[in-house]
Amino acid sequence: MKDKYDAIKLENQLCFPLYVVSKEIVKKYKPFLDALDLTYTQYITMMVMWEHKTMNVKELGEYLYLDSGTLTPVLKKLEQKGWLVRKRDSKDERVLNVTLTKEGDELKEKAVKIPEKMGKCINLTKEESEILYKVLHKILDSIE
Amino acid sequence: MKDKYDAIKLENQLCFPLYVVSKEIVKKYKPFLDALDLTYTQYITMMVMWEHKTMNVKELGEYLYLDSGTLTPVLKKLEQKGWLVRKRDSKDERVLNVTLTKEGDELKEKAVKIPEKMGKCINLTKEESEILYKVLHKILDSIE
DNA sequence: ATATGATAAATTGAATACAATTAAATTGCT
DNA sequence: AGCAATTTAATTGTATTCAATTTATCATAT
Repeated sequence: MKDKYDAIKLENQLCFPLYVVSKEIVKKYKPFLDALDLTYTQYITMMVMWEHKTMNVKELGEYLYLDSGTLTPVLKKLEQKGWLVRKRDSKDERVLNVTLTKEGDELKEKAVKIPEKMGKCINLTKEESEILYKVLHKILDSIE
Repeated sequence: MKDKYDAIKLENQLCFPLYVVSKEIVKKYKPFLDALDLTYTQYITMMVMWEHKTMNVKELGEYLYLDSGTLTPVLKKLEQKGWLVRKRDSKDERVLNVTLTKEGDELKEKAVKIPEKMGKCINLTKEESEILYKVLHKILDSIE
């Protein structure tokens, strides 16, 4: 039963399930992140900070695919919570350096347990996970 | 070089590339959708409407994985543009029926050309697309 | 018939996200 | 040195999204 408009049927889209799955997984994170007083965006920001300790806004944006319009309020919130510090670079005042605090760093002890809990919600085989990972990164490469 | 905190490194996440790819693809749609005066959310809403002609808000929400908090303003916008009509169900006043207008229906003539244009931006093999589609739907099933 | 509970959509408030612009600082060029 | 162009964050405005609540309507059970 093909028709002329198959191409714009929802079930024939590839982007739509991507968009839905992304949203639904972020929702699944919520109870775990609530316990750490983090939103998903704050969580991925903290991931970069846990790994790098110090980053400026531009670098953070490159890692996270977010611009300053999104990051500025997120970073202000995280500073408010005492998990990082925002400070202009003395060598180049345009640059804002973000640095993890001791408290922010300690948060990773709780966070490190989240991925396993999430894994139980998703239920892919190792192969499926690897393929998904690979295809997503291929798309990302082809997009930029 | 494994360490205790590998699990919370950004590059080891599966959700993060999903989230990024979803966002980046929606951005890729923008120029094509701008030409039709549609946002992505309006576009997927219209897809359901093009296929079904009439739907109530709850049904739409089930197809799109969106609730009335998101849909109400989207539907009001689309009604403003004259592409659909919102009307309470006479049998059950709680229900709001949404119906495609002639102008709304005609819009699909332009929309039907979008998927091919988008396909050129993505560049997956047929196999990769099928696998991605399958894995995403598996995740969706396991999530609900 | 009426009270209770359930359902549908709308509303409110908070956070995300992006495009476009602005402000400030730096770099490059002559 | 001085001016134009570039770079970095922040700001503004619009749209999305969800959680939680509210309002209105309907269904059910006594």
